[in-house]
Amino acid sequence: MAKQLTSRKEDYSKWYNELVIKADLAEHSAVRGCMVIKPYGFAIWEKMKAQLDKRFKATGHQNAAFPLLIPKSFFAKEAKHVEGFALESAVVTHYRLKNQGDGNIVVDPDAKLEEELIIRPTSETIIWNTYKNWIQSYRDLPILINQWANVMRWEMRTRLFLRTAEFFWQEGHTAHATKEEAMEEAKLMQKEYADFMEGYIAVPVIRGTKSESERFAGAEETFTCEGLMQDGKALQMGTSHFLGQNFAKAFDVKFQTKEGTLEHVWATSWGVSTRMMGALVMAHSDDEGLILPPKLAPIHVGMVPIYKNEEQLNQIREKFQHIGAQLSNANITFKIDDDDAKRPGFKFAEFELKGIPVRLGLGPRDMENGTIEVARRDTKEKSSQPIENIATHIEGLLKEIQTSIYKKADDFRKANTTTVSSYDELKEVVDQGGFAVANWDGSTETEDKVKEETKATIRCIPNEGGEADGDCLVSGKAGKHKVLYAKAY
RNA sequence: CGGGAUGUAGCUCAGUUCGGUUAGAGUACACGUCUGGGGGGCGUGGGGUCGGAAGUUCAAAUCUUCUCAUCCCGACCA
Repeated sequence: MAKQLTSRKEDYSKWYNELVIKADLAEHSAVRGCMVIKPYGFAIWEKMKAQLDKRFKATGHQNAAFPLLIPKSFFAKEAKHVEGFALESAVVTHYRLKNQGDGNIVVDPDAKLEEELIIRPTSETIIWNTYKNWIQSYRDLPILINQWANVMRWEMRTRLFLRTAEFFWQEGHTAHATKEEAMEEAKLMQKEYADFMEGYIAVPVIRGTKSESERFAGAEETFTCEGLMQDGKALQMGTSHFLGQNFAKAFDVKFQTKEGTLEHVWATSWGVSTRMMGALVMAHSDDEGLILPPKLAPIHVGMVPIYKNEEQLNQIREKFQHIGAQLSNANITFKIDDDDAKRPGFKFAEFELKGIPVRLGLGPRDMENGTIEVARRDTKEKSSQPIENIATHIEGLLKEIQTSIYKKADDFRKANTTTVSSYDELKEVVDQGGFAVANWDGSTETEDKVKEETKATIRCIPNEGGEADGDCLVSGKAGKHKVLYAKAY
C-alpha cells in the first residue's frame, strides 16, 4: 500500500503535510494559499466551534456578523494597525467584468471603485466604525460581541491550517466603560481559551503576555496561549488583546458617564482560528496517523467485522448495531465499516490514520467466546473484553484516553521546558527545540539580538513565574521579567 | 518578495539530457473469482494530451518565452 506516511523523525514538516491530506482533513485549492477543508476536518472544527461558542455565550457574549469588505480609509485611522496589516492585504478595486467578445473575460476598466475595499484581515476597524453609532451613554456598555468569520491575510508562505491566506476564526470585539473592566475581559477570554485548549484539544498551554514587539498591531497588551508541538517548536494558539482606547480614539467612540463627562471607550478583541487544527495534529499524532482527543473526535468508535461469509457478517453486524445503540445512549458516536471490498487489516489502518480513539474488532472467535477486541488508538493497546456492558467499558476508556493524551503532551512540555543560566545554554535549548526560561532585561534590542542569533523569539512573559530573579542572560543588565524563548511557527 | 526544486492517470513516479509511430509503470478504481483476526492473490477492463498560454519546427511531454500552483531555505508573519 502506498499510504505509508513519512515519519516524524525523517521529516516532520513533510509528515505534517501528508497527514493533513491523507487523513482527509483538508487539501489545497486552486487558489494560492487557500485550502479546502474536507468534511472530516470540518467536523472536528465544528466540534471546536460548538464548545467555544458555548463558552462565549456563557460569559455573556452574543454573535453578530459584520461585512467581509472594509473601506481602505478605515485602516489609515489607527497607525500601528495599518502598519501591521498593510503588507498582507487583498484589495478589491473593481466591481464588474466584461466579455471582450472573443471569449475572454476582463476586468471592466470603467468599473473602478471610487474607494478600494480591503478583504478583512481582521475586523476591528469596521466594527469600531459601527460601534460609534451604538454607543452614546454608559448605559450602552459593555458591548460583548463575537463573530464567526473568514478573514484573508496574503501570507508569503502558507501551510495547511497553520498559515493560510484565507482562514476561519472567531473574533470577539468588546467595548467597556473602564480600563479595569476591559482588562478583566481580555484576561477572562485568555482563560476561556486556555481551558478549552487543555480540556478539549488536550494541549497544555502557557498563559502569558506578549512582549511589545510581538504584540497585536494596535493593542496595548496581548495575552497569549502558547502550545509546544512535538518537534519542539512553539505555536501561538490564541490571543486576547487589551486595546486600550486606541480604536475608540481612532474612530471617535465616546460615551457619557454617569457623572456627565465624555470619555473614550475601552476595548478588547480576541480570536482563535483554524490554526488550532494544526496544533491538534502536531501535538498528538504519530507516524501511523492522527490521534484525536475523544472530546473532538467526530467518530469515537470504529467497528470492524471479521467474517468468512455473509451469514457471519449479518450476525456480527447485528451485534455491532446492538452495541451502537448502547453507545448512542451515552452520546458516543460510532461507525460500522462493513464494506466488503476492503479487508480488516485495511480498515484497521484506515481508522488509525483518521485518529478514531477506539476500535472494536468482532469475529467468529469472539462471537463464540462472548468477547470483543478493543483497541485504543493513542497507545495501540489491544485487549479482549466481555461483550456484555461493552458500552460502559468504552465510556470509561474514552475518558481515560482524553486524560492520557493530555498527560503525554504535558509531560512532553515539561521535559522540554528548561530554565537556563547562560546565553549559551539558551541557544542550545532553543536549537534542539523546546522552551528556554530565562531572565530578560525587557528591551527590544535584546529580543532582536536573540532572534537574529538563534531564530528564537520571546513567546511570552508567563502569568505564573514571570518575575525576574536575576540579570538578563544576554545583555547582563538587570532582569525585568522571566520569559519563555522558543522557535515558533 | 529573493534563492532552489517540482508540476505527466485519483495518488506515487518513469519518460525530457540528444524533439520522431497509438505516452508508460505501480497503486487506486470497476467487474469476476478465490479470500478474510493488521494495509490480500489471480484475471479482465475503464481512465491521462503531459499545470496553463504563446512561440520555434514537417513534427513538442521533450526546445524557447511568459504565466499559475506546490514544496524547501531566507525575509515577513496579528
